[in-house]
Amino acid sequence: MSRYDPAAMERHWQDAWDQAQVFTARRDPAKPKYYVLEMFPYPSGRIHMGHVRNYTMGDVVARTKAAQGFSVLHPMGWDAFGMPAENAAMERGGHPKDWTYGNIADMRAQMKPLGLSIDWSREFATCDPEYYGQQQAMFIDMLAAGLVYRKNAVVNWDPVDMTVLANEQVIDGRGWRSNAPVERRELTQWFFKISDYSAELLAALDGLKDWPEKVRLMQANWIGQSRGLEFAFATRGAPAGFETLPVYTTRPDTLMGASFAAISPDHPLARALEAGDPVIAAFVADCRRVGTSAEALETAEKKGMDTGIRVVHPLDPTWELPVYIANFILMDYGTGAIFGCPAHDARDLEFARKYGLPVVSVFEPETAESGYLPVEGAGPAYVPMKSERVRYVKGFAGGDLQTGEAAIAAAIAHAEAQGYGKGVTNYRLRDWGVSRQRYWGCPIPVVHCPACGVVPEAKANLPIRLPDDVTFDQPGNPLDRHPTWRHTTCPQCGAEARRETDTMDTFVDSSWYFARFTAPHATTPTVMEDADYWMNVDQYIGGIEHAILHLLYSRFFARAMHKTGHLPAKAIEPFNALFTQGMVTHEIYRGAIVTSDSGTFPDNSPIGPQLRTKYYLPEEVLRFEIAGTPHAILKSALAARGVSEADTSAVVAVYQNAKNFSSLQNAGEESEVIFVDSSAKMSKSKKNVVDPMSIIASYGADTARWFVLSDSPPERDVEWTASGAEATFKHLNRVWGLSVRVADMADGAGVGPGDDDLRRAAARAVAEVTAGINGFAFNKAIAKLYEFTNTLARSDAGKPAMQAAMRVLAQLMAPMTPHIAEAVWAAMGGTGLVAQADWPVADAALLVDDTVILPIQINGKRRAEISVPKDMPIAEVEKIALANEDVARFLTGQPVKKLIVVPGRIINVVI
RNA sequence: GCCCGAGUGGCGGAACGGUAGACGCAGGGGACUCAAAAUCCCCCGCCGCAAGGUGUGUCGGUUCGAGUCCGACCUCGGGCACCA
Repeated sequence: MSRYDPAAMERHWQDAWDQAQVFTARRDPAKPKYYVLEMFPYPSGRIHMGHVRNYTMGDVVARTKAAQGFSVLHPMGWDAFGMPAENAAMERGGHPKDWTYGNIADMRAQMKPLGLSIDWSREFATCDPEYYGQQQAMFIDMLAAGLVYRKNAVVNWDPVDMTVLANEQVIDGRGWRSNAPVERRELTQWFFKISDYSAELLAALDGLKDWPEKVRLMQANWIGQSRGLEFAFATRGAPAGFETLPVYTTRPDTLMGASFAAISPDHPLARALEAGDPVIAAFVADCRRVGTSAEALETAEKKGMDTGIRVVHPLDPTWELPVYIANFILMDYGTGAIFGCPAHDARDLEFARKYGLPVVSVFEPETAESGYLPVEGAGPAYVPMKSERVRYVKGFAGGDLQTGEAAIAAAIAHAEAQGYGKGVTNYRLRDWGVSRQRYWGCPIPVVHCPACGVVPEAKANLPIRLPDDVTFDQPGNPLDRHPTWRHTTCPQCGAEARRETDTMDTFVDSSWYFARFTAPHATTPTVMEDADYWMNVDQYIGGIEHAILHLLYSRFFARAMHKTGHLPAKAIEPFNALFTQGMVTHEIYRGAIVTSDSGTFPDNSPIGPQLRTKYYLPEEVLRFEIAGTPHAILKSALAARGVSEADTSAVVAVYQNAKNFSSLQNAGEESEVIFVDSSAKMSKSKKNVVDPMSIIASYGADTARWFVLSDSPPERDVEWTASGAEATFKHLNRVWGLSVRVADMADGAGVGPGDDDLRRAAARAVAEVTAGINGFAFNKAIAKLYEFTNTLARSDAGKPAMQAAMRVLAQLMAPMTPHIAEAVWAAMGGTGLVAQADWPVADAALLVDDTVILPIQINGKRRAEISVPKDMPIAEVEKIALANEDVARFLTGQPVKKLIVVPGRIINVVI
């Protein structure tokens, strides 16, 4: 083989790895273990460049760790339940199961050519009954442990499709598929008690040192701890049972600024009032009609209704506040009731203005901090505080007016001392609703028995399998209308009973798959021995889009699995290190029609962004560089975009009837200018998708792998460019050509003049590439590989030294480009497979140079440099530095005030 | 609104407080070739013939020395958001 032929080469070495079973994970007590995991894919049917980047990064880690002597687990599976399969069945017919398994087969076939070091014997899909049956078993255990419960919850209900919709599926208050107005409906749903772990999930974030700070922050914000005061108002004129009204506030220091109380439309008191008052009933119904989506809430106007009930201020029995029902109060945070302090809360202010309520500042205006709402803007409603109230604000801390944290803490202390309230820690995190009225998910393994109530399935009956004979020709849950499936018997009393027809949220499936990989075919959810050996995941890699939900649910699940005996204690934080990789982007090409005489569109509107709506595929675009004076049309096109003429990358091509602008000489001639419209995540609608399969077909997997690692730091987005891929391919060709050249060298004299230099370069490359990989700086590791290759290409070392250096190159390249690395390794006389070779270790002695070059600065500006032996005493160095003629020239006889020598680094002369 | 993060050549990006721009792309020049492709060699922040000056979003500070540390600001990106 003399030409670089990736297709043949890659197939050959993949077969060799398979035969040697190199990637089979084995529990080996003699070795330390290393578990590398990339977030498993949804089987959409096609792999994309994002997958390539994600799995290549994991593969680099897995292959490096294996070479470094670890027993590596690097598995792959499929997050296979979910709506797209059902949507496909509804749109195109067929069965979700066939669609899913067909896609899995397709994607597996696309992934294999990438040469990933995956142990495919551990593969599973979450829609395998062997998997979801074990999930059902854990559900039953969690139910027994009190981690699962049922409650009524308000959901988005699509009345046409007859299903619950996620907030993201509600667009402008309508169902995304049916376009029907969404209703807020109260349904009985299953919940995981993740809120039991709010404090722990928050506190444990501190221990996740190898997680990105950003992700930890996002999770902390999501959990949303707050410290505040809970107290109860005494009510006047409320129905029986509502003698007090508990409220929660994070701003107890503003209690003296209260001007109203408000309750949620879903508050028990509101419900009680609604029963006897049609006006209130109508108002509450109106509030509920608004969806629960973020958009709906954002645009909704603040509305309230005075209930006529009054509450007594806890610190002033003569002071009464009105109680409103208000649409902006959430039932499931705090107590579902608040006191309103318009002077120090934007929402309360808006509400107070609308309903003419007083605005009372509890801080003297001249000492108000910028963080508080300006009272001046509050309008005529500003009410000065009574002197006894000022005394309260000042009084709770010995007379000094306090603000911020100190004031809040003092107010809580005051309330506790006086006995009217207590400090409470609240969390934003709510319990995880998992019921879905869908077919393609894991059936919830419970039975509704008329006699016994809700009864968990007997484990012997698991898995509760999804029936195959279902139809998608009508809306609603196919499980619900299946003729027989839901008819069953009660596992407890044996009477006729109804099976639960809801399935679990697909996030449940992905909350424990990492644990299942440690014993993927076991007849229990996990096997303690295996979990104990392989857990935790040492390195988890995936997209930042899973920073909150998936990772938080997994952290909860690991705790629940420990509590129910399915994971060891050490696995409650399942991911030791997390890396969130960036996306793969590509330029977007958009076209504009240009006429040669006017520089305007045919309708005479100036060339501008408003008409550039058509997207072009990369292959439809001819890159056109601006050389010399741009044509007038091009000038105006550029000007219209606000782009400098010097920026040659702004316009890439002329499409259709002109090859370039200079051919556009005839008046009235039309052409189409194509602009680069920034770079964005690859998507079909933007026509900027590059298919990994076509890249592998033209360049091979090694090129695709190298490129996605090379151009940008892994956590940042990388832009796929044709020229970059081409350049990578050329580089790999160069490496292969070098290998052929070295193999062809005459055997004769074994020693060359460059032997020592090459050995040093190899040692340096080992140190630097290893550091790059260990530090997740693959782009830097690759830069060092380029440098080492350049050194090799220019070396005049003898054959044995060249071969040895090339073997080092092969080893260092192997994690990134494993196929060509094997070929070079074999050609250079390496033993066995490079995939099984030990990682090279740099000889420390070769890493230190005997002489060092020291730059000399004068007053911080670099003026000269000297070369000195590395161990030369500082006094010597100083002498040589001052004797240097360039230094003398700049000193011009002035006395040296100070001389700083940083050994091995730099010299600074201060004059 | 609240909370984070980032600003370095034409581009992607390097740089324990110590020679700013490694490495790659794009660009320029040359060799080889009948020619082209491929390959190889050299140049490549900006101003300047040069000496040199200048330069890491802006302004200020600390330091012998600042892209890096501190303060203020500007711009862009991300997350959360009727959470009381």
